[in-house]
Order: sequence, then structure tokens, then C-alpha cells
Amino acid sequence: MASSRFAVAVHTLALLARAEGQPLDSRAIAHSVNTNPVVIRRALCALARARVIRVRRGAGGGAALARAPHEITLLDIYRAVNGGAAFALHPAPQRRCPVGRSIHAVLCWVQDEIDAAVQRTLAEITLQDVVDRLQTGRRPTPTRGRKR
Amino acid sequence: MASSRFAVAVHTLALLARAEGQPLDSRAIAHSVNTNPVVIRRALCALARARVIRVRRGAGGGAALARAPHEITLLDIYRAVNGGAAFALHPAPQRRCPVGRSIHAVLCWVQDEIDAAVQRTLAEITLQDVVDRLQTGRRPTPTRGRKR
DNA sequence: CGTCAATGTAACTATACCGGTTACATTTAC
DNA sequence: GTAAATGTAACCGGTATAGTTACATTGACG
Repeated sequence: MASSRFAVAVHTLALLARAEGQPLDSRAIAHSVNTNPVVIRRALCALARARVIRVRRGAGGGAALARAPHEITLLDIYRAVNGGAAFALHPAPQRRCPVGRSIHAVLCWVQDEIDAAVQRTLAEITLQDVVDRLQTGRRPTPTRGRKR
Repeated sequence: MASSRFAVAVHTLALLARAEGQPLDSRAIAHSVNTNPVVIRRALCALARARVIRVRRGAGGGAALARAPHEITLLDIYRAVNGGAAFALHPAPQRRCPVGRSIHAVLCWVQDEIDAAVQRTLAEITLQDVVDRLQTGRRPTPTRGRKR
């Protein structure tokens, strides 16, 4: 992916976390993200399918977190909104060349290695961590899973 | 990035590694990658700027590795051809909202964490590893840096 | 020194993807 | 029943990318 869907989703969930159970509608979220409510609803839809939020339709409806912020990881969000891989394979290598014939499998392996590393990283950051950093603008108490 | 430039670069370097110092021209590489020579030359150009390969212009010219395959990591290649980050920030959050005002810094931090994880992973895979996997189609002897 | 082969690069095109927007059917509270 | 909200389709415009053509530049070699 090279889209902003993940960024929009994190922003949205941060708002929901601060709303503390009070459902927010797509119009209000769109105002903070500074985009169109439909863009938000598209993200909300993916997050609801992943059981990260619960959405109520109809008048007075809106979205709220399905569980506490410290129980939602960025990996949950990543999986909900993310389609493709970090880099694209090239479409059709020449199969008459020994390298062309087998490079695809090697590149798939590299993709998997990258994706595994990304997922390991995102699994260690929770929505609560994001909210904590929001409020202070600085990193708060050192978070449990952090490396480096 | 979500382009195939990285894939093309790895494919290209695998060919050069197997050529064992014999320079290959963009036409030959393009044939194996199954694309246009200009696309290859664009990749070659970036790789030469990063000192991963040496390119000779003029008649009988072409590209060759600048050092041994086991001294070239996928991180070298990634850095040479890669522009952007794994995901995009959303352009302009609403600054009158406290979340909108500070979410950008948090997302930048997440980007950095992801990029660091990706780079750590790529730094542990060499071009030699890629070539070994090419030749057998299977993973060869367990490589030094591997995790999981 | 001239020729030829190769790179480096600009320019253009076609395609794909994405965000933004409008529109509307569906759902739900009151 | 009405109003308010979601879910989703359809479309538009901008942007990035791969592919292509073209050409100036470079360099080997007779």
C-alpha cells in the first residue's frame, strides 16, 4: 500500500478512543480528519468487518470502539484496511531465462519477510499508546514492547 | 512505495551476480525481466548512484556488480531505488481539533518504526542469498542472519 | 578519426489507483 | 412517518508508474 487509508483509520480510532464509548458519526470524524464523510465511512466499514469497532446505523447512530484502546493493536488496524504488499512484483519475467523463471518465488519470500517484520512491529503498538502520545505530544512512559 | 522498481532491481542484480563480472547491457537484462531497456537503465542508474554496480557507457558497455554478491544487501538495493514510506500520511488534518493537531507526529513515529523494521529485515538478506535460492528453487543452507 | 554500440535522459502516452464527491437505498431512533 | 445516519455504487480528477520513442553523449575499436 501507499495510500493514506491506514493513517485515516488510526486518526479515526484515536478520536473514538477519546470519545470513551460515545458514538461519533462520520460527519464529525470527517471534520477532524478534514476529508469527506464517505471516505470515513469506507474506513469505518473495513474496521467494523474486522470487529475493531461497532457501528450503529440509522438516526443517532455512529461508531464506537468494540474493545478498550489497549486491546487494539496497530496490527489489527493494518490488517483491516490494508490490501497489498510493501512492493509489487514485476508482472511477467521471461520464463526461458533461468533467473526469470525462478525470481518470482524468491521475491515472494522477500515480501513475506518484510510483511512479517512490519506485522511484528505493529503488533506491539496499541491504540492506547497512540492516544498517550497524542495527549502529551511526547513519548510518555516507555512502552512495554519497544525495541532499539 | 508500491511500485515494482525494487523487484526489477533485485532481478537485475541477480542476473549480474550470475554473470560473474561479465558486463550485461540493458537490452539483455530487459529480455529476462521482460520489459523495456529504458526501464532497466532507469534502475541501473539508481543502482550506480548507490555504488552497488559499475556501469560502462559506450560500445561494449554494460553493468557489473561493484562488489561481491555477499557484500550487497537487499537494504542497499532498497535504499537505492526506494523513494517513499510504507504508508502515506493524510494531507491536512483539522488543526482546530486536538487529535487533528497532533496525530501527524504520532503517525510519523509509526512510519519510522515500520521503516526501521523493514530495513533491519532487508539488511540481513544478501544478494548471494537471493542467488542461492534462485538456483535450487528451495531455501539452501540456513542463512546466518535469519530469524523465526 | 570515424563508426557503431551503448548509456543517460527527456518527453509523451496509457493505465491504474486513490481521494473526493454526488446520489441513493437501507436502516433505525423517536 | 419522518429525520438522521450508514453502506455502497458511480463517477471525476489528480498522480504515479511502466512503457515507448527519440536523441545527445560517451566510449571502444578498427
